Amino acid sequence: MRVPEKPSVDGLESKWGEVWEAAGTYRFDAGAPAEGIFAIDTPPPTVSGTLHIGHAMSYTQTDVTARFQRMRGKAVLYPMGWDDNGLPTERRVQNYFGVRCDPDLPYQLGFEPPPVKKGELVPVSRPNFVELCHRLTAEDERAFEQVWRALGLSVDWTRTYTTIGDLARRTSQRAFLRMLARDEAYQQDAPTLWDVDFRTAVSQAELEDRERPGAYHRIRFALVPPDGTAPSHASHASPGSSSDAAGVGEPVGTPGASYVEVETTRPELLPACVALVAHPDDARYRPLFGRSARSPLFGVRVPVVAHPLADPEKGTGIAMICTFGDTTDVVWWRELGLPTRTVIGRDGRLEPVAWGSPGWESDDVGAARSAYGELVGRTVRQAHTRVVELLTRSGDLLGEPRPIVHPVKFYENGEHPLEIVSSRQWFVRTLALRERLLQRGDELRFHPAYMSHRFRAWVEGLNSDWNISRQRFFGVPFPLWYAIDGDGTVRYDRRLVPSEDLLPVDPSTDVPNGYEPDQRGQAGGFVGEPDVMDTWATSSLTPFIVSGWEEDPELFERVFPFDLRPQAHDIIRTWLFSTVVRSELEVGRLPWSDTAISGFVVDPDRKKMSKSKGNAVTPLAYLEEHGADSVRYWAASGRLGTDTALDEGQMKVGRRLAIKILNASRFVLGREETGGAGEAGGAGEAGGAGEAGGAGGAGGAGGELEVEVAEPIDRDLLRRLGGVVEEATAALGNYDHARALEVTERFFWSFCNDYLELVKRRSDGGLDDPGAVSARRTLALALFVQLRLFAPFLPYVTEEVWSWWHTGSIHLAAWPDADAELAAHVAGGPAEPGGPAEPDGRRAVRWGEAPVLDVVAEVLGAVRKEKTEHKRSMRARVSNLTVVDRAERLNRLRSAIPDLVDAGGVDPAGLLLLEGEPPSVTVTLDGDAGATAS
RNA sequence: GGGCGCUUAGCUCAGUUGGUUAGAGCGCAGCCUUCACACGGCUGAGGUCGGAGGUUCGAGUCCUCUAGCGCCCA
Repeated sequence: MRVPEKPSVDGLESKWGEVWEAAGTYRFDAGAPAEGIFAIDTPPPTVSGTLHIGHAMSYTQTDVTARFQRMRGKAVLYPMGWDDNGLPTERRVQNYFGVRCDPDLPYQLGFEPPPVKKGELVPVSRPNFVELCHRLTAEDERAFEQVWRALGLSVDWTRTYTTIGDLARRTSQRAFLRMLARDEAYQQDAPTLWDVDFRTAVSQAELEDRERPGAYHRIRFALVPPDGTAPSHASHASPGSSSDAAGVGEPVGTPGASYVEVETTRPELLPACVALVAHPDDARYRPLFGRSARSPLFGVRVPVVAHPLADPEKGTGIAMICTFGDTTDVVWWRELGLPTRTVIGRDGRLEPVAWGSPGWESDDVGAARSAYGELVGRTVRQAHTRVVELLTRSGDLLGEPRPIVHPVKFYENGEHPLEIVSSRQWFVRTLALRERLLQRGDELRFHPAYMSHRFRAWVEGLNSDWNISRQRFFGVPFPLWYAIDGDGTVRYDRRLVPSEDLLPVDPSTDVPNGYEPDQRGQAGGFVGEPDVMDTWATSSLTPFIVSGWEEDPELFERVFPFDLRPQAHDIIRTWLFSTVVRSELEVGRLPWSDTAISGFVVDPDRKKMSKSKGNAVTPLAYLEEHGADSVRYWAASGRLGTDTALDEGQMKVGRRLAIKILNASRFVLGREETGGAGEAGGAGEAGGAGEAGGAGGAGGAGGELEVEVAEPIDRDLLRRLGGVVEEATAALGNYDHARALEVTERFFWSFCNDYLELVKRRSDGGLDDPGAVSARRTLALALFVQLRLFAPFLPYVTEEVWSWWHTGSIHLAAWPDADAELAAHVAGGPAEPGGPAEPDGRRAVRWGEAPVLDVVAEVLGAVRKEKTEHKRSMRARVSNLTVVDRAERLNRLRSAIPDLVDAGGVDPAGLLLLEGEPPSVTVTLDGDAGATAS
C-alpha cells in the first residue's frame, strides 16, 4: 500500500499508456474459446482528414463496452482499422505532393516528388501514385493512433489493418471472385453519377444537394402528325415563322396544336433528348401519348410518353427525357425502355456524334450536324450558352428564361455538378436479396431499437443493384483481366481470373496466367481491368478482414459472427447495409448480433459538426485541456442514437469526479493503513490481475478480510451498492453506458458526502473495535467495487488508485459481482429486511435497500439545513436534537446513533427520539433557539 | 413530398411497464477556511413536461390532431 500525499489526475495518460503498452494489457487472446470471445467490428476511420470530437465520443462509447466485457472475463477482439483507400486519400495526396495520377505513364523506380509548385501537378504513374498514397496514409495513421491512445481506447494495437493493405485487398478480391463465380457480381454498361473533375463514378453515399441558380427555358417541339409524315417545315426554319404555323395562343396539348412547349433547365441536353414525358393523368397531354414530337435544331423524333414521376406543376407539365440530365431521367429511361443518346463525355464535354447513323436518326441530318458542330468539344456550361443562342435564332426558345434556384447534385468534395454517364461498371445483385435482407434486419438487435427502421426503409426503397466500381487509382483493384481478340477488340466477356492463392493482384502490373507481360494491350493479348472497388466494397468486409476469414479458419470459426458493430446512424444505409449484404452472400447469416448506433456531436447551436461546415473540432485540444478521463466522461454521458452537444462543462464535471475519486480513495486507503497497520501491504498483493470473483482482493484490510460487516448502516451501504452493481451491469450489457455511469456516479457522491461523513469518526478506532473494523471493511469494499464500476469510463484515474493497492491492471480485474462479493457481508443478519428465505435459512439480499442509511441521511440533512440557515459552520455543535417519528423508523435510526452524533456534532445528552405523528426533526444549535424541520 | 427522431428548470439532459408534492448536473443565490478533497462542502430559488383534444379513477408517460427543430431519403 502506497498512497501518495497529494494525488493528481495530471500526467496519468502518459504514465499508464506506457504501462499498458508494455504489459500488453489489451492484447486479444486469440486462443480463447468461442464463448469466451467478445468481438467488435470497429469502424475504420477515414485517415485522409483529421479525427474530430464526434469520433472521440463514439469510439469512447465503444471502448466502455470493450472494457466492460474484458472485465467480465471475455477475450475482447477490439481491432482498429484505417480506411485509407479511396478518393479522399487521392485528393489529399494530390494536394500534399503536387502530383496527379496518369495511368498511361510507366513506373519510375525511386521516384521522389519535386517541391510542390502552386497550381501545377506533376503527372506520375499509377504505381508511383499509389506509393505516395501509402507513404502519406502511413503518417496519418500514426497520428490517428496517437490520438486514440491519448483517449485511452483499449484497442489491441497489434491488430490494426488498413483498407488498402495486403490483407484487406486479398479479402476484398477473394470475396469479389467468389461473388463473380456465384454470379452475384456482374458487369454492365449503366448510367452512373459521374464527377467530371475526378473522372469517376461516385456513390449515392457521397452525394450532396446544393442550391444552385438555374433557369427554365421554354422550348418548342413540333408535333409529328398522327399519320407519321414528316412535318413540312423544320421548326428551325426562321424566326417569326413559328408564330404563324404554331398556333400560338393555343394551349399546349390542344388536339389541333402543332407544337408542344417544354420547359427545361438544361437546354444543352436537347441533342440527348429521347422522349417527352407527362403525367398519365394530365388531361392536357393525354391526347399526345403515343404520338411523337420533333426536337428543334436537331430534328429528332421522340415519343411522348406517360409516367407518374412527371410533375404537372413543374414548368409546362411536360418534360424532356435526356441521356441523362438527372436521376429521374435514369428512372424514366429504365422503366419506359427508352434508347440512349449519350452526348456528355467523361470529361464533362460534348462528344462527337454521328448524326444520321443508327440511333441518331434525324429528319434533317444536315441541320443536326450543323447545330451539333457548334457544341461538340465544349463543356456543358459552354454548350448551354450556345444552344440557347441557337434556339433564340431559330425562334424555338419562347420568352425569356425564367430564373429559379434548385437543388443540384454534387459530389460532396466536387466543384462541378455531377453528370450521369453510361459506363461499364461492376454491380452486386442486391435487389434479388431484398427479402432476405429484411429478415436479417429484423434479427439484428439495434441499439436503440428504433434505428432498425432506417435499415428497413433503405432496403425497401432499393431500386438498383449496388455499383461497386470506381474509375480511380488508390483502391482495391478488381482482380481480373480481359482477353484481347486477334483484331484488337477487348473481350469483356472473356475474363481472365487469377487463382485465390495469388491474391492480392494488381492487374495493371501483374500478368494473367498463360500470358507474357509484353502481351499487355496487344492483339491476342490481355488488358487489365482498370477500375478499383468502391471503398464500401472493402469496408463491408471488415468483420471478415479482422477475423481471419479464409486466412485462419479456426479463428474465424470462433469469432464469427461478431458481438457488436458500433457505428453512426448516417451510414446505416451504406456501411451497415453493405456489411449485412456481404455476410449474407458469403456465409448466409448476420455478421454480428448487435449494433450500437451512436449519435452525432452537435455544436452548442445544435448544428451537426462536420468538416464542410467548418465547425468541427479535433479532440486533441480537449484532451490536453481537460484530460482523457474528463473527455471520456462527457462522451459516455451521451446516449446511443442521441445527438450530443459538445459540452466542456460536462468535461469539467468529469475532471472533478476523477479528482474526487483520487481524494476519497486516499482517505479510505489511508484509513486502511492506520487501522490494518501491518497486514495492509501484504493483502494488496493478493488482488492480482484477472482474479476472478474479486472478493479475495477486496480491500487491503488483511486481517479484517474475514470479518463480516456488522453495523446495520454499513450493511445498508453495501446493499445499496449491490443494487448499483446490478443496475450498472444490466445497463452495460444492454449498451446503455450512460445509465451505468449515471447510477455509479450518483452512488459515489452519496458515498462521499453522506456515508463517508457518517463513519469518519468510527472508522478511526483500533483493531479491537468491531465498529471501526466494520466501517473500514465497508469503506474498502465499497471502494474496491466502485473503482471497478468506474474503470470502463475513467480508465486512468481508476488504474492509478488501483496501483496504490494492487498489482496488475484494474482493467483485467473481474467485473464486480454483487452476489459473490457483497452478499456474504450483508445477508442473513438480523437487520436484514425480509427478503425471501434461502434453503440454508439465510435471507436473500434485496439489493438496493438501505433503510437505516436512508433515515439517518434524512436526519443528517435536517441538521445540515439548520446549520446552513443559521449561517453556521457544519462543525457547529447541536445541543438538542429531537426526532419524532414512527417506532419502526426510530428503531432504524437507533442503530446508527453514534455515527449520526459524530457526523452531526450532536450532544448525545440532547438527543431525544419520540414516537409520534407527524414526523419532525427539531434542531437546536449551541447559542440558538430551537427550530423544527420535518 | 416520404421516413425517423426530438420538444421536460436559464443551459445540457434523466424520467424504465401510465400511480402519491416531476429528477440530476451545470449555471445562479446565500452560507461554511471542515481534521481525503476550496479542483471542496452545505442549503436554496427555478418547470402548469411545445400546443389542442381524447382514453383513464389517474397522463410527462398511451391515442389523435397540430406547431417548431434536427437527421436521412426522394
